[in-house]
Amino acid sequence: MPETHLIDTFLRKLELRDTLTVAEREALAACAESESDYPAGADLVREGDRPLESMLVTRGFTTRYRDSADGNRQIGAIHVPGDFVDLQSLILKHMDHSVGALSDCHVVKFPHSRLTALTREHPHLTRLLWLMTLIDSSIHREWLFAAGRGAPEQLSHLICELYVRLAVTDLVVDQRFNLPMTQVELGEALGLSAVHVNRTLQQLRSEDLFTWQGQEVRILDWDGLRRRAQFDPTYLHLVSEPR
Amino acid sequence: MPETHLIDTFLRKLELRDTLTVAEREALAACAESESDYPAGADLVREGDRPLESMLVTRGFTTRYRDSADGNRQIGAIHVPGDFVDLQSLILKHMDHSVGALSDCHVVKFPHSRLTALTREHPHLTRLLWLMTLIDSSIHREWLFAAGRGAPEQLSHLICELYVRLAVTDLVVDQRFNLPMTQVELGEALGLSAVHVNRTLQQLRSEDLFTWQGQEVRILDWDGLRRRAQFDPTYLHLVSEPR
DNA sequence: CAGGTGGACTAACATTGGTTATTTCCGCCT
DNA sequence: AGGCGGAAATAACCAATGTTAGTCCACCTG
Repeated sequence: MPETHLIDTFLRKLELRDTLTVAEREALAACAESESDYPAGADLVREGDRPLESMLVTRGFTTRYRDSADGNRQIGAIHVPGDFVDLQSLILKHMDHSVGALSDCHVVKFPHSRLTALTREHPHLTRLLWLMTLIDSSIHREWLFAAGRGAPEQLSHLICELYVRLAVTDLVVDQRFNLPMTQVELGEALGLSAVHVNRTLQQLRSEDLFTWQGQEVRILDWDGLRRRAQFDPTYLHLVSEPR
Repeated sequence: MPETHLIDTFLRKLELRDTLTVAEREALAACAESESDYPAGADLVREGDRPLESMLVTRGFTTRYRDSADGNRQIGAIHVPGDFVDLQSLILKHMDHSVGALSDCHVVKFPHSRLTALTREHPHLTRLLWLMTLIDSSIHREWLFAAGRGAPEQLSHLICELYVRLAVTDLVVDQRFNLPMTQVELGEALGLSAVHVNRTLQQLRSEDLFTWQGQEVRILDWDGLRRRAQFDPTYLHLVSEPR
């Protein structure tokens, strides 16, 4: 059984939204069955799969994506360490998209049989797992709303989102974080061509809002960036509520 | 208490995905508390609200939308009769977007207190409610994936989706259905200008895939339309599975 | 019946973003 | 040190979509 500290980041994310009892923490930890590693570029699950377990990424970045008929890849979400990448397959059963590793990843696996049993005994914890899938949904909605705006808004919005989501883990230090994405992948996520991503990055660079060297993003002017992106973190639901 | 037949369409949607026991049907019906009407153009819930009940639309079409800073409205989803429009607020608590009526609507309201009690006593029904919110999520993802493609693909994809979703109600007759949206609203949903929606409609009309007169859409060539839209209904999860 | 309104449609022009091809840069391997 | 390969950057040109500014028509209302 995986060491329990591996799921600490996920538990912290839950506890930002509501309080957990000791019994709930233990019940959840007891659902973890195994671990594995995936190299950058590998698929964790594929469209069409019927997973029998859900995966929590403890290290590395992943994307939800689909390859379209004309050979293009469209990325629909980015997951950071401490996120479940396919918790929804517990309920939906059938994968309507794939999940791929952006960097080398370490994951902990939770068999659906155990999670289903959990939903019978822990209604409150069930609502919190439901919550986490709804936050994913909320992020999708936000991306949709952002898709209407221009490329610079969209790109800076993505930086804002990742900054806030990583800030609740220990992966932002001194306004800097690692983001293992190429400009091509960024384009796939924003629905833009790689060339236009490059153009847009140049433009944003000239506005001194952030830097992006190698894989390191550094926020220079958070308020300016937020304004540029029209970023309002409400949709991340980073608020503790009795649920 | 609202008459139980009002929620029949919703129950049918659940039963397309899994079997319900009589007790579950009754427990759900018992959660309905009140009804009300909204005229076209009214908001059912607004961004920032903290609803104490969730609404099931029994008649009429609604949208999830947000007004952006520059005065534009972006529509993120369309709901048809028999859909819960804000079931997610049971868990998320805080509305990060608004829901507006596209046409005159009749809704049945389910207090969160009763639904929360339901989650304590009916884990299987809880998973089915969870499922319905995940299908919304899946639709969001699909719209994101579609956003990368061109305008004609996107527009025909929307027609396909609504056709399939309405077909499971009794609102499609003889390949025809009513769609109470203007070209402006269509543009808000697709992230296109109204002018471009018009251009795109003309183009699709010339391909004889469907007609759209007044508010009536009529499918002329379903296979052709599906191909044009690269439409694959998998993401609607219209499959019965033990969940 | 006249006037007003909202929605569909059109045209001309401006802008954004896509495509293709080439070059530069930089880390890494031998 | 040399060379290879992936990613970033650049340039020129092209296609898709947005903007503005209308017209036209059906329907409603006074």
